[in-house]
Amino acid sequence: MRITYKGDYALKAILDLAIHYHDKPVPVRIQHMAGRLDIPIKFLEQVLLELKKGGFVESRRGKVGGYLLARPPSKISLGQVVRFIASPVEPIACVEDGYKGCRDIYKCVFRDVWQRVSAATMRIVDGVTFSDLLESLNRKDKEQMVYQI
Amino acid sequence: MRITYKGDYALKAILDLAIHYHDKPVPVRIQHMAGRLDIPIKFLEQVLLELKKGGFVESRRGKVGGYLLARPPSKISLGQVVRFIASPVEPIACVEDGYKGCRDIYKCVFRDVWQRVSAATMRIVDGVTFSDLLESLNRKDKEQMVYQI
DNA sequence: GGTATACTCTACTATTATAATCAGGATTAT
DNA sequence: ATAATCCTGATTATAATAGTAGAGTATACC
Repeated sequence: MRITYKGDYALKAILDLAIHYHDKPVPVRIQHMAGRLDIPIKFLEQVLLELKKGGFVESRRGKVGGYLLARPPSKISLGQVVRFIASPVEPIACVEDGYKGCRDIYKCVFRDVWQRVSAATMRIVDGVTFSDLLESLNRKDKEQMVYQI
Repeated sequence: MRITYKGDYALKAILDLAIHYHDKPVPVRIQHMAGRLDIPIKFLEQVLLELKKGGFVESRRGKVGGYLLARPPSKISLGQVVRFIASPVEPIACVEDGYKGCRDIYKCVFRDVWQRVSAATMRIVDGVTFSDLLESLNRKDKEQMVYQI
């Protein structure tokens, strides 16, 4: 698995929406989010559009438009998002149908290992929701406050 | 973690050397290995040179030259090689010193998760040696033989 | 010694993936 | 209307990856 910048941005965008997710959802403007995360606006637009296609976020157009989380942070796991944005461990061809590497004399003995790695990875990220991340964020904020006093 | 083609070739090259590792090591020629693995010769040359720098293989020049495993397959773990050839999970900047993403308002809450993923991954690959892979290779060969009868 | 046969080294090129940018168009609250 | 927002598609820039080329160096063997 590998997280690109785009994927990193996507995760942070969802976290940002999670932070601004209250019972009465208020749309978050791309511009503001881009400022907070220090991401080029036009790039963040693309990222959010993809997240919308993935069903993670919703949007409102017009004057008071913006983006909203499609469901509560506790209902979005890191795993769901990671499956959507991250690349697999192995080189692409290795998971394709009929890849030479899988019928050659070495028969992809490595593949068993990669699958175990993927499974372990997914078990971890499936166990973390965005409300968990909010918690650990708050905890870190508090720690930092203590340090600053 | 991500395995590129080059990394995939490196792993298969070591496996090939492991297969040809007998008590009296006989050097394996690049040309032959490239044929077996269906890898461009000149590219495999580069791969093997890097593996040599990494201390995984040794080489003999001249008429009866070729490559040899630097130590027995049981003494080479997948983890050792993977650490040498694979990229980390996170986008590079995220592990760099002073990356903005780690001092911004979200303080890299994801990083804890990535570190857990890396740890789990390493635990798996550290537990597999190339003699383990040889075994599973033989097992697969046997299975296939049964199927063919 | 000469020579064939291997590995060694450095540079280059092509392709693809990633990151970012640009120019508009569509929608909606006021 | 209009201003603020998201939406769409094309385009460019940069870097990583994959592959190629060619001259050089060591070694076994005759």
